[in-house]
Amino acid sequence: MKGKATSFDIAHYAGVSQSTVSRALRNSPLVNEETRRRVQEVAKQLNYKVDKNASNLRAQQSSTLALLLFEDPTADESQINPFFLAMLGSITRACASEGYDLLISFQSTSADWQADYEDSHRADGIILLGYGDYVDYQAKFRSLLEQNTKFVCWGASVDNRPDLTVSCDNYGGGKLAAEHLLKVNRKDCAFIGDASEHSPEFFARYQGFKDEFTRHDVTLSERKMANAISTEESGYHATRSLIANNIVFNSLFAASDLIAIGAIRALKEAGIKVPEDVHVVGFDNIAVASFTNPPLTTVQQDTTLAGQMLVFNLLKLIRSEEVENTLLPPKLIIRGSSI
Amino acid sequence: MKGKATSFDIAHYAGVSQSTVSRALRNSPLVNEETRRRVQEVAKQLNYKVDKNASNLRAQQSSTLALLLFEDPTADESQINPFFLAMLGSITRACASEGYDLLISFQSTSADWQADYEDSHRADGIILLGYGDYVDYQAKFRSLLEQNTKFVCWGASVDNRPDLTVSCDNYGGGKLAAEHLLKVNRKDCAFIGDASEHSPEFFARYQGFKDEFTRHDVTLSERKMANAISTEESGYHATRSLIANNIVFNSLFAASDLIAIGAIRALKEAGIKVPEDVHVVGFDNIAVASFTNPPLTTVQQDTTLAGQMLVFNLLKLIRSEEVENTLLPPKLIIRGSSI
DNA sequence: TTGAGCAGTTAAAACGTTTTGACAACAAAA
DNA sequence: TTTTGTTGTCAAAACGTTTTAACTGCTCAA
Repeated sequence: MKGKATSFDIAHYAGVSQSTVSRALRNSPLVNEETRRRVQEVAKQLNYKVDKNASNLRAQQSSTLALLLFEDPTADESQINPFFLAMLGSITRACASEGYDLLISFQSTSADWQADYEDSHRADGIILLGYGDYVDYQAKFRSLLEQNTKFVCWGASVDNRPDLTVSCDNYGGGKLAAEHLLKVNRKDCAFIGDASEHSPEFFARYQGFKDEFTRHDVTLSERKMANAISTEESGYHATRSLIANNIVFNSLFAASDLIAIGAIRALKEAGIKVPEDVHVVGFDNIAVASFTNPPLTTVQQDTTLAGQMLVFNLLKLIRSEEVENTLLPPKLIIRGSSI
Repeated sequence: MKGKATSFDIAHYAGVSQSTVSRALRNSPLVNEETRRRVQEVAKQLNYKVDKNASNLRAQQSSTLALLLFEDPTADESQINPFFLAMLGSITRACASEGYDLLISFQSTSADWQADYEDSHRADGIILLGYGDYVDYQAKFRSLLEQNTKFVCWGASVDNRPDLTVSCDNYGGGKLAAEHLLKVNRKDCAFIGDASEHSPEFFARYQGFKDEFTRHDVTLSERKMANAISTEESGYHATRSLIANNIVFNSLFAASDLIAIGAIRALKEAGIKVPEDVHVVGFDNIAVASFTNPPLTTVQQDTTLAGQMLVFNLLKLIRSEEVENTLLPPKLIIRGSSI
């Protein structure tokens, strides 16, 4: 036998037609039990594997999903946000358990994303992952929808968003953080993040946080806010600028753990003690969070469940079943940075 | 236009034959400049994308590589070793820059890996990644080679290994760690890891470490060694058991950063101060390493370069070019845990 | 005795490319 | 004038499946 065995080879050795081989291998009820057994036996013997390209071409589907990971454009090229990496793991597993392959691709937000995976029949659907500037994306989303591309998006489910999303209850998470700081009586709080419509997830976190403070008749000062994207560096600089402007506070809510870690570094450098002088709360509960000094109090997002929901919802969409946006419950993890 | 445009549609609108379209789109020299322009124009207008399945089927190749990630069987299901995740990033980028797609799949070492990606024409080659028990794998490697599967492996290049490898100079890295501890005069050193042929990478690290000590007439005590796989938990327990047995030492070399982090936790818990009482050195330089308390001294592996070499070497193998095993230089990163 | 229904099988037609071999049209060489 | 070559194009043959439609034998009811 030269080259790889084809279904014709199996057919020949099993003494049946090629179409019967195809059916037998996929356990079609149209084929006799005894024949099926014989065919499968031969196939195994010849180490036959169905050619995915041929099979996909004929069946017009690929049993493959594509994961597009958007990185913050300014983030260090070599470092990927650990939060998304955690999600990657669970997405992979969920795909595998559903019998789908996963193609992955890192996109820089600046470049126009040729999400041509589906166009070129390489994937049946697309998962979009990243803290992105969704204002930028709206147009892209619409064009994807126009082309009838199946995709699901991780992130904030803003009211007028046309796409299917899975997201953490960022608003509720912000409330959890606020509740905690109020309970330990650290009401003079700074916020590091981006509370604009450009990053709706951070915005929602901030809203929830603020609303909970307001509910307790505490007003957050606009002056105690600084912009940052989700990197350690960015959190560091934002916090430094607050300190440099002589802004004082006794607690700090960071829109993500990476920001929080950068903030802690800036605080320490300025001789401000965590948690004695300033309590710090982050968001995400990335693996690093428990190893920082002090360990970081944070709002956990359930990445395992998130990955599963992304995959399951996308598959439903592909099968044209009913799907709805999914909101996952956050959970407060209290550690040394706020006690 | 219902459904997706095919090359026949383009042919029709451009007033040429389908075969000319195929050539024009791939910039074949066989087609006239003017015709090419016209065809590409039409293709763009109809948002035409070559069907990968059809093209792969015909061309008998897939422009896709598969990444198989082996996890330590006992590792927490939801947590993936951050070292491999870092590598994943650079592999993805390297693939993209070479025009290849990347399929990824997590394998548990126990299950027999049906590395049937290549068999089923889904990928042109395979990258194997993981701290694995290579004794177990030898047989698998040979069967892959027999089937003429193209694959490249991250890990120790043991002499009699039949496969193509890219690896860090683990032996040299071990020497670096030893050099450093000797320089700061912490000669009474414990080792946490697995110095058996089952994990040749850890073994090589230990060998380099020991040889450097020996070169300085210092003998390492067999009693001050404890077995661990590459998880925080495992490092924690191994270190606890040393302490429980009243074994004393003033420095500790861990075969990986995760192990080192677990070790630090165990030491602290026992009231042993790092670095005052015990200097700790790890291996990998994962992102967490700079955030531990104290920050971890470690031997860095260049994951960016490693990922690139894995991809480049695999592509060479696929193209039947000359390839050799690649050894990457490690680098010592000195941080608070050893000064 | 016919006809309908069923179970198992097959030949042949897709699927959308790439590539081979043939064939025009025209120019240059004999 | 015939030959030889060159350039561009095209029709048709792969690639290895899945699926449709057709065809056997059968059995069972009318």
